[in-house]
Amino acid sequence: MPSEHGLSESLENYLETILNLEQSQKVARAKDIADRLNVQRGSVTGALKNLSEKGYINYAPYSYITLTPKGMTLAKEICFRHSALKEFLLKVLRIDPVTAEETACRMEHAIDKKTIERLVCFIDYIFTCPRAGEEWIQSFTNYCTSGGLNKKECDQCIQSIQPEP
Amino acid sequence: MPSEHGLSESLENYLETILNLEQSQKVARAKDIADRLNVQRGSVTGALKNLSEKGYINYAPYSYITLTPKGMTLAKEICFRHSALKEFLLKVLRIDPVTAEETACRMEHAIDKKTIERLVCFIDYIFTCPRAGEEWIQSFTNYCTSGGLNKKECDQCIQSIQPEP
DNA sequence: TTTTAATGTTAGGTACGCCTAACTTTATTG
DNA sequence: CAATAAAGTTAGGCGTACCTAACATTAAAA
Repeated sequence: MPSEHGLSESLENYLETILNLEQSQKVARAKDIADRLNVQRGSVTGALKNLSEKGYINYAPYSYITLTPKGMTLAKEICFRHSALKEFLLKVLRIDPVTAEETACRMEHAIDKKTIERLVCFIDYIFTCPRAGEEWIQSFTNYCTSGGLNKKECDQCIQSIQPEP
Repeated sequence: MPSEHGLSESLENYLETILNLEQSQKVARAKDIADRLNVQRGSVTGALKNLSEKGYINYAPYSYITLTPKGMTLAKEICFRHSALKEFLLKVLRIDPVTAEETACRMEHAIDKKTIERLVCFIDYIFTCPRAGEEWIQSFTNYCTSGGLNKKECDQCIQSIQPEP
C-alpha cells in the first residue's frame, strides 16, 4: 500500500478527479475522468470497479458515479494535500504555476498527514509572523538570484519591521 | 516515465541504494540491495538487468555491480533530493526523524530539479537571514502547538533582533 | 421513432514490479 | 580439495495499470 489508507497513487488520482468533476460538473462521467487523467475510457472502467469494491464510490455499469462518504472524506483529503502543497510551491518557494501544479500533483501522494498539517501551519506562520511575510519572501527570491545577503541591507531590513512606537 | 529522466520510482530506489552501498561497503552486492529495499533476491536481478540496459550500471551475471558515470550522476541527484527534503522536514518543519526519513524517501521521486534547488535555497535563506534563523523556527513550533501569536510577544521578538548599534 | 453519435464496457494484450521455488555459481571451511 | 553454505539467477505466477479494438448501451438528431 503506497499511502496511509492503502490506495495506489493511480486510484488516488481517480478519486481526486471524481471529486473535482462532481464539483465543477454535477456528475463525474467516465469520459471526463479519462480526459483529465489522460487515459483511455476502457482504463477508467477498471479503476471504477476497483474503487467501488473498496467502498470509495457507488458504481453500477452505465450509471452515474458518486462518492461514498468514505470516498468523499478521502477525496477531500487528497485535494487538501494538493492545494496545500501547491500553495507552498507558489507562495513560498515562488515556483512557476505550471511546475507548481505538476509537482503538487506528484507530491500529494507521497506526503503524510502529519507533514502536510505541519506544512500548512508553516505557511500560515510565514504570512502571520511579522518577521516573515510577503516582503520577506520577496527578499528570498532576490537572495536566490543575486546570491546572498549583506549586512547593511539586513540592518535596514530589520529597522523596517520595527513595531510602531 | 514517472520522473524527468524516465526511471520509475522503483528503479530510482535501486540506483540510490547502489550508491549508498558503494559508499558504505565498497561494492554493492545483490543481497544487500535486497535487504535494504525489502525485496527478494530474485527481484533484484531483474532490476539490475533493467538498469544495465538503460545504461546506469555495469552489470554482468555473478559479478560486482558498479555505477556508470551516467548512473553515478543520477544516483547522486536522487541522494541529493533525499537529503535536501529530509533537511527541510527535520530542520524547518521539525518533523520527527523517523517520519522525516520515510517521507523524504517517498517525496524524493516526486520533486523536480527546479523545485529542489529552490527548496535548498530556501533552507539556506532561513538560516542566513537574521529575520528568520533557529529561534524563529523555534517560535514556529510554539505557534503550531499553542496556536497563534500575540502582538506583545511579537513586538518583543522584533526588538530582540535589532542590529548592534 | 429510428438512425447516428457519443459514451461505457468487455476482452485480450503488454509492461512493470514484485513473489516463490528450483537451480547455478561462487565462497567458505573442515 | 571436496562438501557445504551463501549468494545470484531463472522460470513461472500474480496484481496493477495501462493499451486497443470490438461490442453494448444510452443520448441526440433527423
